[in-house]
Amino acid sequence: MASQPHDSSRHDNTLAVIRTLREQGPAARVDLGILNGISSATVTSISAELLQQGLIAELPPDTPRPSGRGRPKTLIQLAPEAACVICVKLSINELQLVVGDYSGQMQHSEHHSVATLALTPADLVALLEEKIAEVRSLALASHRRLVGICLAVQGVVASHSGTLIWSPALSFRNAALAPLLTERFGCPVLLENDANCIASVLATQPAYAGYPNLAVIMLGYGIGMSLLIDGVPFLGANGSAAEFGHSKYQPGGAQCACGKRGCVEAYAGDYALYRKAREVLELPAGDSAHPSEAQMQALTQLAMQGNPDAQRIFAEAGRALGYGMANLLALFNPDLVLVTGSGVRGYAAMQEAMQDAIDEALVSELIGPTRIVSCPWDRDMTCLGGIAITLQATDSQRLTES
Amino acid sequence: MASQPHDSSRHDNTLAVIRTLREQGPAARVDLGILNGISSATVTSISAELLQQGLIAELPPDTPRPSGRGRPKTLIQLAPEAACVICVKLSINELQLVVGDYSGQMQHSEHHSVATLALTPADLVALLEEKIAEVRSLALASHRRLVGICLAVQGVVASHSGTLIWSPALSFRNAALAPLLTERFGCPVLLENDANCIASVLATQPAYAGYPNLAVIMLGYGIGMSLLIDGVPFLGANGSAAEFGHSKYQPGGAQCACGKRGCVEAYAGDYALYRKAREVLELPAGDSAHPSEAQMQALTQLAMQGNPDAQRIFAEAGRALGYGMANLLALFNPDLVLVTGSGVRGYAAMQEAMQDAIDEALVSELIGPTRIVSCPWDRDMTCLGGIAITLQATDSQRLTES
DNA sequence: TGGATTTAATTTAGACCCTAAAATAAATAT
DNA sequence: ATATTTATTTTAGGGTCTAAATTAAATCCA
Repeated sequence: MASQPHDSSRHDNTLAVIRTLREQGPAARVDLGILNGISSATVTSISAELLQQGLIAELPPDTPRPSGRGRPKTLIQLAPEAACVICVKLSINELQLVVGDYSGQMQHSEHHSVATLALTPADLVALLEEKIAEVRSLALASHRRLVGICLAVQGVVASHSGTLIWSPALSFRNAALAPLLTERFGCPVLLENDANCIASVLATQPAYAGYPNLAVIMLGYGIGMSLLIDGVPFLGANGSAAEFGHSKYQPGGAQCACGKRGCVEAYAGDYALYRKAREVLELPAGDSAHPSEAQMQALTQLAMQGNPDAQRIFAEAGRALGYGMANLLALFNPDLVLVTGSGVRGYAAMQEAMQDAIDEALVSELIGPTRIVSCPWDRDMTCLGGIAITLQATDSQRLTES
Repeated sequence: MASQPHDSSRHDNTLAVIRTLREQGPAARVDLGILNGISSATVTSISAELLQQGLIAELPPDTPRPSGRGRPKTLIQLAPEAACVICVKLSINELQLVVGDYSGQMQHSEHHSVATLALTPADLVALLEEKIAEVRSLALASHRRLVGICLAVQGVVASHSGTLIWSPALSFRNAALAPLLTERFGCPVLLENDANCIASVLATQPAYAGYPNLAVIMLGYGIGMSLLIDGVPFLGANGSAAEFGHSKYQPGGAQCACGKRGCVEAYAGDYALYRKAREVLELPAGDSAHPSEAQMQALTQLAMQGNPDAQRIFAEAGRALGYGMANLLALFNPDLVLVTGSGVRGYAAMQEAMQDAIDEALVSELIGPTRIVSCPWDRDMTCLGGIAITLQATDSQRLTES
């Protein structure tokens, strides 16, 4: 007459406590209760279990406490050494590897220059295996158990099957990367879109919390997007992120890297801006189909300094972005649109034309209450997001299994 | 030492049982258990409560049973007389009122021709109050308790506040209709987008179930859309449906009813098709800015019969639709797109151009596994959906209160 | 210095809800 | 008539939560 715990409430509450600790840092049991709408008696019970499993630890009480009457709070925090995850970011000509501990903090980070477009599928897998093995030994040296690996890539991914469908960083398509790595390293491997990783981080920041429908647009070589509904990335049929960059501005318009014409990206992606600029401006030489950060900064400088040709190019990009945004607003009607990515460097030069385009495209009733703001770009954010997503996935998995 | 039932599982299970009965009709306790993943002991307990409240009834056992061994199933069903709801559909020049019983069946339906565009806000409210009062007395005559009213309208609605933001059927904007009617009739009044109503019905049909991300496009005078995620309408910041019709095909293009240019609707809405057609074809006279069903059928006939001018017009509309669809696929990546509404009459004449436009706009990786199919149009579907939504809302409310 | 007060964490007692198993019910098969 | 089968109800018990009571650990104040 026993029963399996078909009841999910303990499971949910445990996850909520862990998530709160990871997002907000050390907290007292009372506060964890209030924050998650459960009684502190329950938090006591949950934290006892987690302590016993070594996943959390009590903070020594000598920490500077907010003075006040009453028994002082005993803060609990995630035990960093309880586990670790590795996040690998694959972007054009670069590979970043980051090790994160169980509290979600970055433990180690390294960058490698790689001619990604020249890789074959086998090359890529070999490279990933080699580099991951290296950082894994680092992690294992400090007695941390590797519980998951995350591959964060630009492009279209089928996250459920772990297949990379298409990425601007690679010259091949449809590679089932995750299953191969799972087998090699014996732990779950997630394949995630880079925009989803960043959006997951941004959504937890106080400034952007409280917006149930959030769109994060990533400007860069290409243009990506993530749609978060109540903080969780919306994955369509593909299991991929939304492809804002390939929504249309002008049927039959400019040539896009995807092979089609008229995509927003073909006007506002780095390569598109640089391509146009080279026609009329003196700019640093180099692979202008894949402009470097230095090249893009040179171009952006020109626009900021008032060069009319450069300004015209950014304005046209802003207009394309604005029309894309108009479609996003009409179809998705988000509460907040965040514009970020390395391409925000040129946002100031695009913003006015973008806003004009939105006003030209949509009646105010359809623009609704949506706010559009830009947000500074941090190159480590992708991996931090990947780490957070992976930890959350493995926590959830562990609880459902046991 | 008592506790409020903060636990939601009974609540959820009760709603699930009611929903299953409403969608699938009479069912046995065992099957309700299997269908909803709960034990039949729990179903027994839940159905005992519902029987006691008079919300369900056991079917007399003399119904033709599927022969077989063992104790026969006792089917239970929702008690139609337990409650009723009224759904009012407001569309251009027409008002439909439907009474639905607790099982979700249509009890009564009536149509009224009304020059909706000539109404003032006060006129509209007076008209609604009068007509609703009429059908309410019908319902009350059969001893049914009116538990909710649904207003289903074309256009943009803020469903949380009950404000009609903008509708093509009306010449004014921003009317807080629901609060007024709530006060007048003393029951919850929901304001819903018509596409959401229809989509809610379609999503429960076996043929379209099992698609977690479903887009329903409504062709008609204007073009509406509803996005369902796991069967529930996605409401953005506005609380409104997605406005596919006003996504852009051609910046600076054809004049749209919304006041802007280049919207998909300005090419593929009834008024847009008829406007173009009148330039080159002999067609029935009448208010060609608001073509009647007869006028649209005449135009559609011409295209079906091979008239090249008519065919060209539909092809251009299909192309606009295709580009809009491309953006929908890029941004939302639904599993299934259903095209319906009165405008499906012309779907055959648009389909090829539409498909070509999608292929022209998007690489196959971004089209992904999405299927696009049309679906026959039934003018009562909106109200049936409104009734289902309202019953579900009032059931849920009742349970959370008690 | 020592109670009074305040706040945090834990323990206790009880309610709710679910499930598996047992019991009961109601049919068909032989 | 009895065995078998399937549905429903009853029973017993476990899990989880919460409110209240208790315990713990500090400050306040005389």
